[in-house]
Amino acid sequence: MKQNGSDNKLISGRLETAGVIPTAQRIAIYRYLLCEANHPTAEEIKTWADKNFPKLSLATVYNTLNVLIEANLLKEVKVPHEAKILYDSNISYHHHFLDEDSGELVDIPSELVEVTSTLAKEFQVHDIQVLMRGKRQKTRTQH
Amino acid sequence: MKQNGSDNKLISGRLETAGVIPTAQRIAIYRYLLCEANHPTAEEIKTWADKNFPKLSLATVYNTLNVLIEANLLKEVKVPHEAKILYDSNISYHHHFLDEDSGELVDIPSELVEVTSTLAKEFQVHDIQVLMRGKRQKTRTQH
DNA sequence: TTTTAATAATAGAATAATTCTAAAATTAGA
DNA sequence: TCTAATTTTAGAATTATTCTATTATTAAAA
Ligand SMILES: [Mn+2]
Ligand SMILES: [Mn+2]
Ligand SMILES: [Zn+2]
Ligand SMILES: [Zn+2]
Repeated sequence: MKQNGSDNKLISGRLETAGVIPTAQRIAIYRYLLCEANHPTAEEIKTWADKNFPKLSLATVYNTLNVLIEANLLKEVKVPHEAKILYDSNISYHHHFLDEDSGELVDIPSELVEVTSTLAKEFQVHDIQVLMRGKRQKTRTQH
Repeated sequence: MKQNGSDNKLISGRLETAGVIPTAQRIAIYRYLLCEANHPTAEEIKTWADKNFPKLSLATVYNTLNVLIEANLLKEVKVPHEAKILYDSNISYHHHFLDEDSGELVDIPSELVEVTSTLAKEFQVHDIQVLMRGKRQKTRTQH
């Protein structure tokens, strides 16, 4: 999952399809979001870039994130415990589990969660976001 | 719902029960949250205070909000479209509907929403937050 | 190829929300 | 009252993000 080479054409293609000019910086950031990171902050992306893509500026991190959001390739997530915005490269409909111990945000496929609501009909719901909070049981090793 | 007088002993009592010294500023802010406002921002509280409680400082708004949160009399809510934190005086378990037109956040009693999840058993869920987004149908006047 | 125009990247300044600091005011108990 | 603890306050500091103005890169036109 850390190999840079072969992914790049694919990622470049996705950017073009979405109407985004695939610059080196955008490809690098989008690949990091898709292949390496899990709901990172802008700061985490910058830290990664400092190691892997020298000279990439913080302004470009934010510019790129906003371009990707505008192109519907990325979504923002705001979580209770964290002041910073998290960026989510999973744009399919899904929910989240927030691990209270580690702070990690885990994707939950929408198929695993069923939401039934009986609101007054004046409420026309277009989207439902479920955030589950809790702890992850340390998996006991089978012997 | 705008009358100041009679609520105050009750509110003062609630603060004391929660271990919070009921100062005039705290009573005023907490009453505004309970009786007048709907998920206000700190800025909205300050604007209200400027009209109704002269000399109350912005620092006191934030201090008081954080004291109330610490005392479990208030909860923070972060919504997608808004950079500022919203403060929720409804501390019972409930969900939210975000009106995409007005930006208004509406409380949804938990009884109206059923969430069923089939996560792997390693996920121990302690809390579920549901945010529904959509539009509110203008109620057609009956004649 | 050059030339040109459009777009993107960059450093650093600016903004906006919230927190911190240090001093003055208030409160509650001795 | 006196005292100690707590709260309020103004303004400075911090933090995340956006903006600005300049330079660099890209893509299209000549
Ligand atoms: Mn992260
Ligand atoms: Mn509000
Ligand atoms: Zn996600
Ligand atoms: Zn609420």
